[in-house]
This record gives sequence, structure tokens and C-alpha cells, in this order.
Amino acid sequence: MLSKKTKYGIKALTFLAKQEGNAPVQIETISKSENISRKFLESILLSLRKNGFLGSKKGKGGGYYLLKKPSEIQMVDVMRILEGPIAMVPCVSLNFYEKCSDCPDEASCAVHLLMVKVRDNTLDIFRNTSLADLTN
Amino acid sequence: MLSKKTKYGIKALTFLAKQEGNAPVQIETISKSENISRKFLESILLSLRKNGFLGSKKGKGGGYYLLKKPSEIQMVDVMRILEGPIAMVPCVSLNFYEKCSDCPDEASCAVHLLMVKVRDNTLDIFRNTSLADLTN
DNA sequence: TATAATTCCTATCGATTTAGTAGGATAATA
DNA sequence: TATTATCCTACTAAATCGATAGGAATTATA
Repeated sequence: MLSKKTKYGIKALTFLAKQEGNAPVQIETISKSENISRKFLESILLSLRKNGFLGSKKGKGGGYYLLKKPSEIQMVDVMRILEGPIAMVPCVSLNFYEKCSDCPDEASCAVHLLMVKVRDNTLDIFRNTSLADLTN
Repeated sequence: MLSKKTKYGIKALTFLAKQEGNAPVQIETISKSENISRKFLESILLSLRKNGFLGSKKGKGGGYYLLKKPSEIQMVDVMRILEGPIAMVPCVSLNFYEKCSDCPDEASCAVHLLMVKVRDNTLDIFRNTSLADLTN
């Protein structure tokens, strides 16, 4: 399951991508427009800022804005920051690899084999989809 | 994340598929061979039996056995029973559909759009992979 | 310089899910 | 009848998730 955090994060990025110009948009504005709990969204935007997707400005007229063009923001990077691993199993993850304690040999593991296929395909989609692609 | 339930279930099915003949295999045997908690595996096999993948026999010489040929068992069916929805978001699920409470229009939702792509690809893999394919 | 507006940060909480355990009921075999 | 195995229900500890609370820090503006 995709977490609400990721879902809301993508919606917020999309909202920002749709703005004309690059003026800061307040949390409150996004929260109301996208029906996202204000405080929860706050923490998500904070995390997106700390990871280089967003810039922010404090005080009156402040808010968040995209640091790159939507076409330059790949979904694979967004997913990794918000959701974590792309793979369904740690033993198949490129960026969050962990060995399975129960499995003596990955090469002959049915689950491993199947999940590698899924990861490759999913990765391909996330790599080849930018924020711009989702903003019609 | 793939649940341990699904992971163990697939491993158990693979183990059974590798057997010569169709003689019942005891829970204990699978549990030890695949390093799966005995009691947990018990509940998983029970669920696979109730959903038509396995047959069982009680008493001495009893155990579990496949009801179909491995090549006739599609991973998509296994996944749906053990893991639930294939889709990462309910509003994109074919078999477990649920509307998002926060989203006024699926057609224009970025998350929806992205997750449909992922679902289609993943579904394709699970549909075109049989238990036999995983048993080398 | 005072005030209001806004992000920043840490901590906490309730609900749900997950992985696993316990213990006995039921059925088949010898 | 004794033994072997599955069947079934209920319980539990730990982790995760979604959300909330409350105030600190910073900036714009009157």
C-alpha cells in the first residue's frame, strides 16, 4: 500500500507544478485545495524541502515552491524519499538492500526471482515519469 | 512491502511444486526446510487450502499437496489471496476498489494516473508468471 | 520596533496491522 | 484405542501510520 504521506506529497508537488510562476504557496492553501490535514502536510513539505525538492520562505507571503522544473523531477526520486524502497522485498532493493535472514540463497529463491521482475518494471515507470507528465 | 505471509506462502507453494509426485507433505517438513515459523505457516497453508490451491489430509501420513499443476497456478491469484490488492492504492484496484475520500476526480488525479501504470505492469507480470516459472 | 504571518521542530498519541503463539478440537491411520 | 496430523479460535507484543499539539524561529509590513 502506498502511504498517505506519499500520496499527499505527490498531490502537493502536482499542485505546485500547476502554479503560474514560482511564487511561494502556503501550506494552508495546498491543504484546503487538496483536502489534506494541515499539520500532516506540514511535515511532508518539510521533508520534501530537506531533500532538495522544495524551497521555502518564512513569514508573510511565505510558503513553498519548486526548486526545479516539473519536467526535471523524476517520480523515482520522489518515491524513494517519501515511500522508501521501490522494491517489495528488501533483498531486491537497490537503495535499501537487506539480506533475508531465512533465505540461504537469493539466486534460487522464488520470491526473489519474482520480485526482481516487479521491481525492474516499476522502477522503469518511476524513472520515466516526471512531475510534468502527471500535470497534463 | 510484501508481507511475510505472502513470502512464506509462495515459498511453501514452491516447495510443494518441487516434490516428486503428489504425496502429502507435512507442515513440519516445509517449516524446517524453508525456515518458517511452524504455527504461522500452519495458518498460511490453511488459507491456501480454503482458497483452492492446496488439498490436505489429516492424521498419519497426512499433509498438504497441490491441487493443480504448477504451470496452471498463476501468481496473480496467489498474490490476491495472500497479499490482497495488487494495486498500491484502492482507487486503482480492480478487485478491491475503493473511492478515495479526499479526491474529487480520479481522472485528473496525478496519483491515480501514476498508480494505474504501475498496476497494469505489475498485473501483467503476475498474470504471466506461473508457479512453474519460479521453480526453475 | 511591534505585530502578524508563516515555516520549523519535537514530541506524543490512538488505531491498525503484522508476525507470531497457545491450546485444544477434529479427523485419519494403524 | 493411541498416535499423528490438520483445523480452528483467540490472544499478544511490537511496529507502523496518520494525525495532533504546542511552541520556537524567522520574515514582512505597518
